Order: sequence, then C-alpha cells, then structure tokens
Amino acid sequence: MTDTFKTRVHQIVAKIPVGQVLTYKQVAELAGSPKAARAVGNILNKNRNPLVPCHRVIRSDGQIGGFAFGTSKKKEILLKEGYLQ
DNA sequence: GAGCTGACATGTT
DNA sequence: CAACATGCCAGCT
Repeated sequence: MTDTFKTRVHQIVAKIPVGQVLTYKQVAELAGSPKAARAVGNILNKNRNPLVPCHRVIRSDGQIGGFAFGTSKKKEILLKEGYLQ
C-alpha cells in the first residue's frame, strides 16, 4: 500500500463527514507526523484533489486558513455544510 | 535520473 | 508582533 504521508492525508481528509472539520494539526497527527501541519496544507494546496474536501480542514485556532479557490469560498462552503452557521 | 533550494493553506514559543 | 521548528512539493541544475 502506498502509505506515504501525502496519501495518508488524502485518505484522512476524504473520510471527514459533512458538517465536521479537522484541523491541520489533527490531520498531521493522524497521518503520523504531529509537527507536519504545514506539510498537510502544502499537500492539499499543491494537489488540491477534487476527491478530497480540503475545505473541511481548518487551523487549530478555529480560523479558516487558506483555500486554493479563495478563502471566502471556503467559508461559504463550511457555511453551507452546516459547520458554520 | 538525482540532488538542492525556495515556497507554503501551520503551530508553538 | 516576530522568529523558529517541522514536512512536503515544484522547479532548476
């Protein structure tokens, strides 16, 4: 199995249910590197796979963070998903 | 094909 | 507010 950090991040993020979000740090920790929060954002940013809801990954501060299609768009999606209100 | 540098959507001190 | 720590990717040589 291709158990690389990048692949693992994709699998974890793809399993996030609607209305729920994970932080970059949480995803990095589940992926096997609790200090690789930045790497998680990098993977989603460079790969931004349509199969991976990268908009469901936010900062540990509760901030939206960033988004390849626009930070405002990410907020809008979370609003629509029900995480925000 | 292999190695190095820079950039990045974070986090902690 | 600013600097440092940690990991991956893209581009260049």
